[in-house]
Amino acid sequence: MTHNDRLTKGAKKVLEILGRSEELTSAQDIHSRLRTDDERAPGLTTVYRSLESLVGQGLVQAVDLGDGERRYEVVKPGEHHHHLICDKCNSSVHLDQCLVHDLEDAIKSKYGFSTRAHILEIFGTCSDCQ
Amino acid sequence: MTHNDRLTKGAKKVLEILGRSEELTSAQDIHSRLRTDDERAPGLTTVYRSLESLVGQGLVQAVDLGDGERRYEVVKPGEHHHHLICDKCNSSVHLDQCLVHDLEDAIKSKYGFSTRAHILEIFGTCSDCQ
DNA sequence: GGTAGAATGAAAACCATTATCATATCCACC
DNA sequence: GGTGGATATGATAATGGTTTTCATTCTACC
Repeated sequence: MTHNDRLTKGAKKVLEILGRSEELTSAQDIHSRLRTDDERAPGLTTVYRSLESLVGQGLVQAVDLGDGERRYEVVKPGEHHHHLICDKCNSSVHLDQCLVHDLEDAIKSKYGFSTRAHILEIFGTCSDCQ
Repeated sequence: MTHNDRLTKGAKKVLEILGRSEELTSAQDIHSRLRTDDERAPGLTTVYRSLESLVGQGLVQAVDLGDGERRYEVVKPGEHHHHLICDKCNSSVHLDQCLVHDLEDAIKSKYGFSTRAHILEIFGTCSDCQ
């Protein structure tokens, strides 16, 4: 019925953890949370493989903050969004709109460049931490 | 007279290599190019340290393409810019204007978030490779 | 049931980057 | 000039997230 049929057991558990997470979550975080709930939960290798599959299916997006540790979060299938990441409290606010999307036409006409993907993350201080 | 007075020998050589580079260049690339010219050139450790210093001084910017290998390029002191990176030929075109800068005020008023830094890189197909 | 292909796990390999620590070099000051 | 303390450098080892490897376990289908 749904795309879930395509998910392995491991991937379903990974998706479930991600679905409950408020914040961006690393593979290792996912793994240790799974193992906290159930010591027979998927191993780290499976977590990585599941994430790769979920990202490939457009159900999860990987976020690279440039600190050597990739984070993940659930997205609406095929969509993506960017973040305002607070240096002080590490919270991340979703931008409700992709700032790059609107510029794609302008980039195409100015540079003849067809965009396929992009990275955009903004760091600073959130309203609570001002 | 100039900021160059603050640069160590190693950093000067690194900066020279970067200055001659058309493309984004990794630390390891810089190192092997240095060693090609002169087998007594700075070691990899010094290259990394020099890059850290140059980035700190605003003379070089680090670019993270999310592939686990940081690249570097010379910038006008204190400035930065973003790229259109072609998936096919790996060329990178500089955007002549920072797309995020213009949005900082809007982000501040909408989210109360003060921006400090950001990552933005755009991937796709360049005009030559269309 | 039996079997091929997929999924999984433990452990090892990878690899860019950092830390360590000993040596070489610089430079201010006498 | 010399000299001593700070700075720079280099070889090597360590780090740590991610990938590979390969053997084992599941699962779907005939």
